[in-house]
Amino acid sequence: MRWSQMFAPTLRDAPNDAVAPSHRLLVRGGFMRQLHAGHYSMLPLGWRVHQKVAAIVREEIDGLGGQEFLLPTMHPASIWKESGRWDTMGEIMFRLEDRKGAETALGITHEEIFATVAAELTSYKQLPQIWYHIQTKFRDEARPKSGLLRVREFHMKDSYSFDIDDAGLDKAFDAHDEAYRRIFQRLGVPAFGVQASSGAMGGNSSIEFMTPSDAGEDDVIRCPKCDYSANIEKATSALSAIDDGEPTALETFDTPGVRTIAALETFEGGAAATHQLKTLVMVLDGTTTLVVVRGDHQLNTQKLADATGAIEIRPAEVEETVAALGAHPGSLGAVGVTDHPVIVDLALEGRVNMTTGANIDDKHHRGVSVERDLTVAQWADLREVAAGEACANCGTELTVVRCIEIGHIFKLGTKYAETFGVRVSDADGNVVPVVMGSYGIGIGRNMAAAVEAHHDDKGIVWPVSIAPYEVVVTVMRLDDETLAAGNDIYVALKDAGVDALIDDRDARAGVKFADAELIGFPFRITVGPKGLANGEVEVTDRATGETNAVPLTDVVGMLAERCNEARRG
RNA sequence: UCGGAUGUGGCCCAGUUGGUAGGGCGCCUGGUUUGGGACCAGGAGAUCGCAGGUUCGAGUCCUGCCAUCCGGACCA
Repeated sequence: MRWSQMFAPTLRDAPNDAVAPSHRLLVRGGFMRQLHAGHYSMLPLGWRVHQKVAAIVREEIDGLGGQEFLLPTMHPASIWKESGRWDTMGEIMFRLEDRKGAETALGITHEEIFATVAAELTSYKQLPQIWYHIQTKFRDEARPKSGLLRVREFHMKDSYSFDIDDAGLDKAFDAHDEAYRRIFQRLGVPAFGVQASSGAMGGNSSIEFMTPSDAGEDDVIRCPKCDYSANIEKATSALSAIDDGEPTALETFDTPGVRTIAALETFEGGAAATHQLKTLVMVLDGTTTLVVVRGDHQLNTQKLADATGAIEIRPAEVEETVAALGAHPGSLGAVGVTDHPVIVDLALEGRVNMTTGANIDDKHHRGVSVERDLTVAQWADLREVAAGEACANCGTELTVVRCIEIGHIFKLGTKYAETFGVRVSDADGNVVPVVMGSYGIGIGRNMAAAVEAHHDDKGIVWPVSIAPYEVVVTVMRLDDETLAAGNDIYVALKDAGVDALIDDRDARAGVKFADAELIGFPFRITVGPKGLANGEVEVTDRATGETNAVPLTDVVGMLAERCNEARRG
């Protein structure tokens, strides 16, 4: 490519509304432009990177024996109703009507669609299968943000495994786990796996892949000593034992003006937060529910969703709370409540002599034995782990790391197979549902994650494996001799299999250098009259900033070798 | 969806007590330059987010709406 003909509109200033480094740099570098919130136009440079990321993903999934498909992105409502996700997906799914008034949806993921195709599997002899496509997904995110990190329209590689039994699924799952780690390695995106909530996907286990970044949206609990790492939506920790003494009788006492856990801690006759019950009134799919955690603990709503299967969860309004319990927030409790479900955090098992609101304004109970005095509908792990708590495996203090979720793999089991009739005959002649897994990785998000991990104050520092071009030949003067020398190198690089670009623009050195650094080509060959007089050019490494004079005769071979080495990531 | 902020040429911004839009970058032409975002001269490019209203007169004041960003909620 000749830069003089390339459409790569670089900007000296980042758009005012771009904040995340990857967002700012991808726009400034002329990789993409925003159309509207959560939708980006890929410009030639951006699309090249995107395609290189996709190619690496494709290679690795093909390496697993994956077969590439392309399924539609517009789906009939009926198929989503069959799986039940027409309702459970809520507002995340774009829904529209066609001219006949038929309900349709834009695909947020493709379990249902692949399952309809898989219904034609008939025999265990056809298994295992790994099917995938790289297709546009649409998600009506409440708040798109940070450039490509959270968008409403994006490309995802989603693969699906079909096995005769759980052992087969485990194998496919582990194979994807390994393939994903290789993918991130090749993309130059630092990654680690964490235990995760399966959310609306269903299924019994899942691993999320994370890369640490301030631009991320997920908090991950990590143990600095052992291997433990989990999404905060799933993480657990060890709590030190608390001596409650002997159970005493339930007693009500006056607490005028006390409205908070903290206030009750300092109130005469009150109790430490660790000896209080925090009662949260939540509405779960329309049912007013009491959720009880320890006074100093926070509720994690995803844990509550996972434990109850509820789809829509919100805190109750004050009026709803008063109507349900007869008191205002600050004096609420679950003692004696039987007309609303009470869900209690596991950390409260066996606790006695606790203090909690009495459902009468300005009154509290003390001497509460959780199991004696509460009608517990469900025990569940609901509390959010905090930094500094002890690792459940080894006791080391846990840390919280902000991360970007760059991939997610799920064991689905037979849920979709049963719904869509994906059944095969097994070796004994029984007809059995196929066991499925699903595995997703966002292409654009990984592109952005690579930028988050590889940039400096001048711009992007692309890994060779996904750079829009591996080498830019910067021609310093447009006189015949210099241009010809640059062009010879450029052509020879291409012949040697290097993805090269020649900067033949009529621009000053500073402009060319600044653009090359902003866009982030891994290598720059500077061709100028001074060097040519000595039969030399300069090679600059974007990552280190190092510049070396290299004889004209060696430069192509040297860069071909360096790119080849680096290309595998 | 809640809270906050912001909407003025492609990008970054200024615009006073209301008086008919300005600078920088970028772009075009000419000249001079040429190894780190040059300089000089000339030029093109704007329904000031949209719709109402107040006013002799609105980028500026009022009302409504829309959009975008940030934080939260949400998020396979």
